[in-house]
This record gives sequence, structure tokens and C-alpha cells, in this order.
Amino acid sequence: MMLEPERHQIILEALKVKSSVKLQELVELTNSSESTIRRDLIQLEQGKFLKRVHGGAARLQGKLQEPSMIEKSSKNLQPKRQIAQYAGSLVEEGDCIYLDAGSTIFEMIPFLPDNIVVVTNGLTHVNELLEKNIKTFLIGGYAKPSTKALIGRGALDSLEHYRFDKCFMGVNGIHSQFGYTTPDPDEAMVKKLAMSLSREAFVVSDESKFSEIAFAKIADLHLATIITNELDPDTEEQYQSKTKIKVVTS
Amino acid sequence: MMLEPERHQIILEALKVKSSVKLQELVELTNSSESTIRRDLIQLEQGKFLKRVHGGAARLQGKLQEPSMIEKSSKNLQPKRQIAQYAGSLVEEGDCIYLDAGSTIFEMIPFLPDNIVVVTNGLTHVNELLEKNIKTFLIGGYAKPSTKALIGRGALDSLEHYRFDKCFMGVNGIHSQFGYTTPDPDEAMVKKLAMSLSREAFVVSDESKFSEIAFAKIADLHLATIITNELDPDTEEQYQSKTKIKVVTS
DNA sequence: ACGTTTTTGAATTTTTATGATTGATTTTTG
DNA sequence: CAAAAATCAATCATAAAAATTCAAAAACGT
Repeated sequence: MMLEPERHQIILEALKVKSSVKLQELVELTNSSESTIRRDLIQLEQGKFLKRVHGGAARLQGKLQEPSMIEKSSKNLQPKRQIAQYAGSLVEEGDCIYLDAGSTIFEMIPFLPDNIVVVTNGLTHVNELLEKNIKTFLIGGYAKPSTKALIGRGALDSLEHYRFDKCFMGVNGIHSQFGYTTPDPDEAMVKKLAMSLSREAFVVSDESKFSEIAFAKIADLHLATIITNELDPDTEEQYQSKTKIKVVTS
Repeated sequence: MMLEPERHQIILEALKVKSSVKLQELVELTNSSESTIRRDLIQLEQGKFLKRVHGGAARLQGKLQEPSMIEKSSKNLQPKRQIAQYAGSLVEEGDCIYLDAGSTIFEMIPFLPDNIVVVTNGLTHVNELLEKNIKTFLIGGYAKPSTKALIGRGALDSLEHYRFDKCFMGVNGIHSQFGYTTPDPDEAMVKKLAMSLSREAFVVSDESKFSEIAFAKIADLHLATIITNELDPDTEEQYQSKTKIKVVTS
């Protein structure tokens, strides 16, 4: 028999060689049954690692698979969606909110009510927002090629014209002493300003960011409510004392 | 048997070599039946990957194509693309330019040098620009759902922070008396401001916009150089007297 | 070791993709 | 302009694959 992550690895590796694989090939490759492979494919599709087609699976174009992405299987992605769903439920009709760039926040969009106004610095969010008929404003700024976030002076200038009921932020590090951090100082400034313009700020993050420190500081812990999934009790207690945390359980 | 994505890939590869393929060729290439290929072609046409023609399928020229297509002699280029190519050739290395939203201006992007800075209000332009490694800034503003252009007060505020060597504009009407016009007043304001911030302004348009008048006025004729394709001699003379016109011939 | 939960594989029903067939439409040919 | 040839759209039967269900096996925590 074969462990689940090992099979997933084999499937993704097979898709690196060819742009599509037949289900039967995967059955032979892994010595598992059809049913098992099917279940694997369902999981991997949900995690946006591949596209399922009749007869097998195909690589999805547009997304390059980073090695780090392969390791985290769909197990880490289902919780991510749960967090997003909860965060989305905090937004009320008529709200005016700021959405930070990045994939974590992107996941929230399907769960937003549509009678709201959204301001964002995430280029990738716009199509999704407009399809939901949400009134969308973009701030200006330099379009960062890697993340398609708008940053820099233009972004800060644009932001100054707005005030928000709520804002939702992605971060790279959450640390009890150093607060919220992210690698790019320019991005940090945008996040910091957006938070200060909001009546209520939320940091949306999975547990992997806790006790991490990135290069540039955004703000102190107490300036936002953290929305995350299950933590080990020690960590949870440690942070509960510093700021509000909402733990989303399955 | 063969998986669907694999067939699709073969079809698209075939269209990279030749500008059109016969259905029968695809049948042999893929060992599938006519019906299957027909169904594939319908799908691919719906996805805007090709155009279906009697007897097979043809490449469509609107989409972004491989760099090979840039090398094609100008005689094969459609008028719109010819105009775009000429407009692109006006941009010099080191320039800082403004690109208006809209499909006409979008066509210019493949013909731009990459050592430039671009500011734009066209959301759809950004991906294309970044893929060419062009330093790209977006202005802020309301994201208009139909055209994905950024307009409104946020757009005007953002623009004020920039100055441009050149700007390239799309318009809906060019009229010897009423000047340049476009249907949306908010868009007109953005265009007007961008033009006034540029050392040199260019209106890029095919001949269909001449003598047309849309609702909102952008600017007088003499404030921009018009880049267009062949006009009837009367029209050309009429406008020559009011502003500079570059007529691109095949 | 025991009961519980999760994972797996086989058997089923349902759905889907395919290729052949038909008649209609378009293009080519005389 | 009409007849012939080619291509197309629509329908249908069938074979392949997907979803569903259920029981056995493995992993897990106590």
C-alpha cells in the first residue's frame, strides 16, 4: 500500500512531464484502485492543483506549480476556505470594505454579500468582484509583477481618499512581540495605512504564519482581530492575551 | 483513445504552424472521428482560441499570438494592427507613456519597446504589459464593469501625480467641428486630463470613427495627432487642415 | 486489546464522450 | 444557374468513465 501524500506527489509529477494523464496510467503507477485515484483527483482539483477531465486529469495552465505548493495537499486548503467563509460572513450589506491583495483574501470573494463597496489593491480580485456585481474601486500605484498587487506612493496617495468600515489583510508573519510582518516594505506601508483607515481591521491567516517574522513590520498585534483556524492551545492562549482571535473550527 | 486536452493541444499547435487547418487533417492527426473534432472546434471557438471556418478552423488575429507573429510582414497585418504597430514604433526607449483603456490601444502592447514606463487606466492591459517586463503603474478609480477601465474621481486624483512623454488614446468620435468624443462623461474627463499631462498626445483610431460624434467631448482636434489607416482623400484633406494626421498604409 | 474513525476497493447505477448515420446546408463544378 | 460534391448540424446507440454505495481493511487513540 501507499501513503496518500506519496500518491499525490506521483500524480503531480506525472503532470509535469505530460500535460495530461489517463486515469489508467495513474492506477498502474501507484498500484491503487480506480476509486482511490478518483478520490485523489477530486482532492487535488479542489486544491486547484489540476483539472479533472473525462478519462483522467490535465495540468491547469496559467498556474505554475511551485515546489512548496505541491507539499501542502488539499488538507491545508479546505481550512483556508473555511476561514475565508467566516471572514466573508463578517461583511454586512451596505458596508464599505478594503480587501488586501493575495490568495487568502481572494478566497473570501465568493462569500461576500453583493450590496457592498470594495476598495482593493489586488489586480487579480477585480474580475471576480465585478462578476459578482460588486461596486469595485482600485487604488493606484506600481503593479508588482510577482503578486499583481498595487504598491508604492501612488497606492498610498489613492488610499488617503477613502475610509472603510472593515478591512481584511493577509500577512506573512504573526508574532507576539513583533506584530504583523510581510517581506516587502512597500507592501507593508500600504497594509498599515489601509488598517489605519478602517473602523475594524481583520488579519486573515492560517496557523502556519504564527510565530513567524518577515522583514517589514505592518502593525502591532492589537490593531487587528485575527481570523484563523485551529491552533495548538498554547499558541492560542499566548495570542488571546494580546489581541482578539476568532478561531474557525470545522 | 485520446484525452480531450491532448487533442485540443494538437489542434492549437497545428494552428501555430499554419494559419488554418482542414478538419480532415485534424482527424488524421488525432485518430478521432469527424464528430469529435467538430465538437472540439466548437469548444475552442467558444473559448476564443480559434475561429471556425467552412472546412476546418482558422487562427484568430485578435488574440495575443507568439512573437513569431510580430515578424510577419506588415502586408499580412490587418489595418487595426498596422495602426497599432505604427503607434508602438513612436515609443522610444526610456519613454514614460500613458495608455488609455480599450481594445485599440491594447493592440499596441506587443509593439512597445520594453525599456519604458507605462501608466494606464486599462485593467486588461496590465497582464500583457507585465508579461513583456514593462514597468507598469495603474491609476486608481472606479472599475467600470463593461470596459474594465478605471474612471471617476479616484482616477483623476491619481493622474495628477504623473507627467508623460506621450499618451495614446482611443476615442469613439472624431469630428472636424466637435473634436474628439466618447459616450461616457467620466471617461472623457480621464482622457482629457491624461492628454493635458502629456508632451505629445496621439489618438489611435480606424477610419470608422471619422465624422462620428459621441455624447461627451474630450478635447479639440488640434490637441492630438491622429494615427489612422487609409481615408478617402476628401476626408483626409479636411482633417489635415485642423491637426496632424499620420495615415498608415499597407 | 478494543472500539472508533479513516481509508480503501469492489459493485452498482448514472453520466459522459464518442463515432456512425441521417438529412440539411454550403461550396464547387460544369 | 443547376447539379454534384463536400461539409455541416442533429440525433442516436454504445462503450467508457464517473458518481454512489457499501463492506472490508488499515490506522488511530484510549
